[in-house]
Amino acid sequence: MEKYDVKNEVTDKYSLRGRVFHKLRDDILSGRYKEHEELKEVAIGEELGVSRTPVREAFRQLELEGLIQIIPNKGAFVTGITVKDVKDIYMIRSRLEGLCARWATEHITKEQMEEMEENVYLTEFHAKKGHMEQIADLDNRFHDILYEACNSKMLEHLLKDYHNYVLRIRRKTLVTDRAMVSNDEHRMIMEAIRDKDADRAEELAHTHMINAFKNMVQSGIYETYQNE
Amino acid sequence: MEKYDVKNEVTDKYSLRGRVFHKLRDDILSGRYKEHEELKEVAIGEELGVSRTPVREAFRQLELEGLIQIIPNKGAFVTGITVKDVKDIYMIRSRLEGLCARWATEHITKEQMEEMEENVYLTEFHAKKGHMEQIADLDNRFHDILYEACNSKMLEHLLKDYHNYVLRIRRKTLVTDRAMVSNDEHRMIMEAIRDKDADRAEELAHTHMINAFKNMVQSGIYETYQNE
DNA sequence: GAATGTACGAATGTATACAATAATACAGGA
DNA sequence: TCCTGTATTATTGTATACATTCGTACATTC
Repeated sequence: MEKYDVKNEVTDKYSLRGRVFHKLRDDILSGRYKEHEELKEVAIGEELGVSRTPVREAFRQLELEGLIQIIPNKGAFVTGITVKDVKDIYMIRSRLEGLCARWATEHITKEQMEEMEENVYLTEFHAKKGHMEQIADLDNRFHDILYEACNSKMLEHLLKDYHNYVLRIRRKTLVTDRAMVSNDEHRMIMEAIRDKDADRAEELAHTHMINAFKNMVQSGIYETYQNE
Repeated sequence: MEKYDVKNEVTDKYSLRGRVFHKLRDDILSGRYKEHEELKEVAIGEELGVSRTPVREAFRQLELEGLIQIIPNKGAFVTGITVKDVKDIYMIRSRLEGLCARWATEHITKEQMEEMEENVYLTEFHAKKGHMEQIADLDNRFHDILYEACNSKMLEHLLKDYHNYVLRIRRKTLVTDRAMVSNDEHRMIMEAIRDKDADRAEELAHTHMINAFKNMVQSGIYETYQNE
């Protein structure tokens, strides 16, 4: 069925709404628009050279992604993520990543398994060299492979949503010495999946997420969001 | 913050988009529109006496809820739920309802606790009388109370989404003698929460969802969806 | 007869004009 | 001074006209 792929591949490339959607999404995730900042239909339309209609529809999709909040007759505002939201998401994700790892153990393909192994080894290389940019990309990719390997469009979509949602703050937190530890955890998950040990894979993926959250709290970056 | 409440209470009452959204949502959930049926903007606009614009925006929201799928330049189609989707959702929900019950144990208010107890006793009454309509409503309400009591807007919203998503088929499946058993499970969950036993509450809520799914499979109603 | 091209129709995509709403500033009175 | 009501303006909500795309049917060609 590929329901989400249809939306992402076709809509986003060829329609104005899709382009506006992607532009705004990137700008929000990259921090160009701050929390609680208002997005005005005409201003954005003019900036991108389109009318209000595709902007409005992009807004609905951004609301869908949880990136903005639309208040009727008032405006669209960049969603504020509270400390509690982040914590909740990590707790939710920890359960779901566990489930995902379990299903991945049962359904992963040879190609996915190989990419996952490659990912772990590559990350180790870059971690030694201190290439933070590549490490972050590889980390994202590791989880994407896991999501795709679970063979559940429902779960994959859900986890990717949450992943995007916390990306705004998460991208800063791996820039610590957790990169190495995190990759060790990835390796253990990978090995559990390779050994077809679903219970272990689930437990490890679950713990991995909890650890990532603990690290985020410790790192302190996260505290800048506490004003809510 | 009440982000979702704002949307539901204000938008839906006063805006055409909200009214269209609700009308279509009810019609899809009630089965007036079959799976894969195409929804045409003009036709629905004429039927409800509004222009295409609010209809289009309602479509985006319905897509958000997972009730329709929009294919660019082609149309909006009522989402087909595959057997696998339903199974995946129940497995996902089973984990999340467990987490929800855990959090509810920690955060439930006195009022919520009382409504939950009342719900269980009322359900027992109606189950003995065979009032299927009321039983279904009370069952929905029981879970809504649980979602609200967990004190997490993120999790509450997610679980309500999934609840709606499977409502189309679930409403038929409680019309078996599981009503009584289901309520017994509700009672045990309620008691665990009342006793502040988070581990037990989580385990029971988890199992409750698995059982509901098993029952659905056994009941056979669910098989009509296997053609995909 | 099958395949391909083309034209037409119907539906969605987009732009824009108009209506309704909400926020703001300001004037008037207690 | 503070409160209140009103007018103004900016912004979103809705309707509609126009542009584009897609599917179908029919014709043409091999």
